[in-house]
Amino acid sequence: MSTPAREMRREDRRDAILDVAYECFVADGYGSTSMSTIAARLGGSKGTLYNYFRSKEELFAAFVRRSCSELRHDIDSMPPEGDLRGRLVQMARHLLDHLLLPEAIAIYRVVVGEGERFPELTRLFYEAGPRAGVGRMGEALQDLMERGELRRADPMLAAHQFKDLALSGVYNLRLLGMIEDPTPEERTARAEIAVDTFLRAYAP
Amino acid sequence: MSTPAREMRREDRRDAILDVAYECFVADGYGSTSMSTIAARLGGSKGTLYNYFRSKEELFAAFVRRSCSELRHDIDSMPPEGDLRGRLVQMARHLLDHLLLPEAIAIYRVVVGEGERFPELTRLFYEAGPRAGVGRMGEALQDLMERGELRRADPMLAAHQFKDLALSGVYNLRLLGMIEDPTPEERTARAEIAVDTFLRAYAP
DNA sequence: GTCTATAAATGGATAGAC
DNA sequence: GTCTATCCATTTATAGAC
Repeated sequence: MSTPAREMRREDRRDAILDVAYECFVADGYGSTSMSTIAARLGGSKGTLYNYFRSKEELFAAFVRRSCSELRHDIDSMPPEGDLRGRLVQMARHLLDHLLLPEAIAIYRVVVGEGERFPELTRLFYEAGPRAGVGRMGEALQDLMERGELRRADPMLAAHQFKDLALSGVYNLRLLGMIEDPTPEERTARAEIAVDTFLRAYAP
Repeated sequence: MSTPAREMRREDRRDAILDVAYECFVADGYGSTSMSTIAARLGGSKGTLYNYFRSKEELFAAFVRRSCSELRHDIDSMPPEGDLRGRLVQMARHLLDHLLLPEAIAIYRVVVGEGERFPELTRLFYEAGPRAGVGRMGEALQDLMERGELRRADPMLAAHQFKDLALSGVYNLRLLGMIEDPTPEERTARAEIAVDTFLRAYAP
């Protein structure tokens, strides 16, 4: 084995710490979370925390990094089928599902709130999240434009507009905690509404 | 006079404290800002702070409240003139100018970041900011629909889409600190692009 | 590696002189 | 009303027993 049992257990412990850190940072933010609280919830001691992370800042950075890599991993896969409208609705629905995940909302909240103090983490999140997502969407739309299914236009601009139409009236309210998580039916309805508007603007 | 000089000076002092609190909370968030820091930057003592605000939480609440009332005040006035497209462009441009104000971005960041712990302040911000703004936009669009200048549709839905198209590709990047404040020329260009897309979707 | 105990500094909040 | 000084809890981080 390339990873001995010893190191395996160490990785597990590290993950357990990050799990607790996730809960704490998401609930209270960076400044209002203490290492003591994390240690207590972990059922361990602060000494152990500092054995795995050299400082609170480093633990916070590790928490953001892990959340970002999970975002990136989750964004993969999705081959839409059917007619044009049906495929776009699938894409919008996928976008909604992805960006409204409680974990995605939570990390966005933390990164925005703490962005002034941790700009490099904000950039990391941006690359893994919004940038990757819109980039993928842009490629898909460019493909549709080249095949004549959509009017020719700037694919990245269209991708941004597609994303913002899909999230219109939901995402920011969810970010502020002003609405509950939309039901599957509501998501589909919103995806269809967004696509209808988008198609009116981008039909050939 | 209804406000004696004594009370006037007290109000000024209170405002000065809130000015400093604004800088601190915006820069570091709630948890990472200390009353000691605020007192030091104020050039006063903590005792003075506690003479005006009973606790750190109360000071924070006062800071959010003041920011919200400034937002609401600033959102007033705007009678667009000219042809339909020109008027919509003015509205989009006004929206951009308003929501990209450094103070508006800053308070949004803080409210989002601290929303989990101060839900009532989040609601306050929501009522004063997004809700008031989109509401106003909805009324304007409804008016245009009734006069036959726009296709009939749900005015509030259209208002959300109008707002999100206007901010598309700018607001969230600005919120994350990934781009600089757009120049006036860029704002106008973005307003025009948004309106062109909107009009394709909502022309009669 | 993990714990207890503690150092050293700082947090929110208060008391009392002026 | 504002200051200095201070209380006491809590903070990050470390030392040393096991």
